[in-house]
Amino acid sequence: MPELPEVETVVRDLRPLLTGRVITAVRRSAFKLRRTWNPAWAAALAGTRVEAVRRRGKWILVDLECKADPPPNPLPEGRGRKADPPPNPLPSGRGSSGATSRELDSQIGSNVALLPFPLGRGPGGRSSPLLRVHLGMTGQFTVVPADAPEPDHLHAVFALDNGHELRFRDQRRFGSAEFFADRAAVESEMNAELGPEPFNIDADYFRAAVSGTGRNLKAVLLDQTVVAGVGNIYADEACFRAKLHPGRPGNKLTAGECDALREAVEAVLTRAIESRGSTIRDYVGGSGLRGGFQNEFAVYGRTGEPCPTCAAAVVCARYAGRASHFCPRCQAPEGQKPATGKKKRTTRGK
DNA sequence: CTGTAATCCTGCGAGC
DNA sequence: TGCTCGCAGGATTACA
Repeated sequence: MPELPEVETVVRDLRPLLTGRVITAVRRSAFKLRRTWNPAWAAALAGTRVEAVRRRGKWILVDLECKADPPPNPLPEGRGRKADPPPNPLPSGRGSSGATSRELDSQIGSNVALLPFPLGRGPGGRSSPLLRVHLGMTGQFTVVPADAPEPDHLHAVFALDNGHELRFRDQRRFGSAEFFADRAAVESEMNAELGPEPFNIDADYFRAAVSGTGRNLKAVLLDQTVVAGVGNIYADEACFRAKLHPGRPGNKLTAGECDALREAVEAVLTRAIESRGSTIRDYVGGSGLRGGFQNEFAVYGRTGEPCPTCAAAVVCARYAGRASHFCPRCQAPEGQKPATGKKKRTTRGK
C-alpha cells in the first residue's frame, strides 16, 4: 500500500521515536527481501546513532552518525572487537522469550552470498552511513517496546538504546532494507533516478514531461522518474480530480490540462498525508496507527459505485498494466462522447 | 520509445 | 466447507 502519503506518515511517526537513539544490535530473518541483505551490515549498524529520518519518493532514509571508531573493515572477520556476543548480538528471540520469533534467526548462518557493500566507505575512512528502507507492498516499519510480542513476517529488528525496537515487517517481502556507508553517494544516485517530490513541482517541467511523451497519463504518473512517490491509488485519484481520463496520451494534453493534473497530484497527496495515508489492508504508520484516506476515495476501488460528482458508475479498466478507476462521464477521453457504448476490452490475453 | 507481461511473495475474496 | 483462480499498494527486467 505504501505510496508517498503512507511513507510520509511512517517517517513523521518514526522521527520523534528514532532521532538521537543508538542502534545497539540488529537481527535479520533468513528470508530474502527484494534486495539482498549483507550479513555484515548488522555489525556496521550496531553503535550508530540516528541523526534524522527522511523520505525521498517512497523510500525511507534513516541518516546515521558513525560510531566513534569505525572499524576499518566491517566484515565479519573483525568480530573479535569488544566483548560483544559475536555473531548474533541480540538474544535470539526463540531462546529468550519463548515462542515469539520462529522466523528471526542469526543472519550469519544464512545462505545468502556475502556481497560487498553497495557503496564503499568514504576516502577519509569517516563517512555518514544510511539505512534505506522500501516498504514495497506490505511493509511495516514501526517502533515498539522490545518486549512486545513478535508478529509473523518480521524480517529485521533494530534494537535501540531505550528498550525499544525498530521493526521491519513485510508479509510479501517486496520491500527492502539496505545499509550504505556513504550517504552522499546514495543520494546522488537516487536523485539521478527519481523525479522531483510532488509538491511545488515546476510547472514548465511538468508540462514538458507530460506533453513530451505518447504514454498514457496513468503510466506517466506511475513513472517515478517523472514525479517521485505516486502509486496506483493516488494516480487514479489525481486523474479524477483533474477530470482527465487515465488512458489519455500525455502529448494530447493542453498546457492547462497539464497544470490541472499537476495541481491535482499535489492536492490529493497533501490531503492524503493529512489523513495519515490510506489503509487498504496491511498498512500502518510508524506508531502502528492506520490511515484514513481510504474513506475519501472518489474512484479508487469503487468500481460500479456512483461518481461523487455526477453519480455515473465508476469504471475499472487496465492502463499501464494496472487497474485504473475513473468516472466515464467526468473523465471522458478527449474527442470521445461521454456515453458511447464502445467499451474497451482490457483483458490481458491469458 | 511504449507497452505489456512476468517476477519476486503471501493472503484474501470470489466462484464453483 | 474446501478448493482453485485471480488479484493486490511496487519496482525491475525482458521481450514484442
